[in-house]
Amino acid sequence: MLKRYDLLNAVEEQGIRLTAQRRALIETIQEATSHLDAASLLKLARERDPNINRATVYRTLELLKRLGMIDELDLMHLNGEKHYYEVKTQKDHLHLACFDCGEIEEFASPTFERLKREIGAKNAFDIKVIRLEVGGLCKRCAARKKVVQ
Amino acid sequence: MLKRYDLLNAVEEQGIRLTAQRRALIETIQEATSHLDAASLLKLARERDPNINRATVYRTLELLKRLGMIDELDLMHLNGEKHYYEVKTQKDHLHLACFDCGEIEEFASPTFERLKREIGAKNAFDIKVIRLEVGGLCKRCAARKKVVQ
DNA sequence: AATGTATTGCGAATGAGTCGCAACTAGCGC
DNA sequence: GCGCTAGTTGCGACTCATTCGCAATACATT
Repeated sequence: MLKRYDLLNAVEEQGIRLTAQRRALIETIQEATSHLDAASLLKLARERDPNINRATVYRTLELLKRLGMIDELDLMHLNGEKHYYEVKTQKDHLHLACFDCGEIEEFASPTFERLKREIGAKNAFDIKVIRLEVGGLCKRCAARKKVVQ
Repeated sequence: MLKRYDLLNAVEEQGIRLTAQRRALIETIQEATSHLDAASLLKLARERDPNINRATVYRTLELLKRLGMIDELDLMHLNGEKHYYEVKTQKDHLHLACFDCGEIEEFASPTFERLKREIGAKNAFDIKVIRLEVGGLCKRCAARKKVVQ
């Protein structure tokens, strides 16, 4: 897996007030093994500290986004309009979402890095966030479909 | 500008019922010079045919999306959570959204095409939709910020 | 022109995300 | 340890994009 930033430390270093709620939320995101949406994050974080409100979840996500510590994803709206969050990794990567089985694959590549450099160079664009999402059929589902037809 | 597909013909060829509403909506999308969200599309389409309902807009967008004739964009949620739509072009392209002035630049590049081929090859992923969005500062706004600081 | 079926309009419902405001608390200086 | 205060939280109501059920309508085929 790609190396993730250590959120709790990073937040502390920024001199940001660490409340019990923020701690629980940040730990939950950090340790999550899948992409969390706001509602799932709330549910999981409440196992650490039952005293967390929905609004605080959104405010904390907003904070971490602004600090560039997490990325916001749509994952091709496979399950409605909500957003998903993940701790930023040291290399940007793209997400492949399978329309059939719903699996999400991640993928980093030098070509992606090269494309980013190109955007910066050709358009003189100062990239803050980049989001590359792909929807389609994963290997297994594509193979299964071929057999069926 | 990148070459767009001819929606009206394409829809007709698919043997899809062409109602007055669909015609007005499709013509509006086709001739739009900027990225439209559902509400703007409704407003513009009503100038052609006042007899269009919001629900029909969403249903038509859904149809065109399913047929792979339009792409859905977030444009980095620069203006709330709504989606934007554009007629699919013959080459995929990415969108650069400026957080400061809100301008959207489009950008096609052989490196992007190469990345797509790589995804197909390395992951054996059958790409149906691809969406690359970048948020940051455009040339002008980046320059302006430097001066101010 | 009549028919059958896909499409539409309407208005209510959904669901993610936001907001205003009063109550609370982290972390500072004492 | 104690008090202070600015920043944070909980609450509940709100917004706004999008969806839905169902009766009425209209395309396109005969």
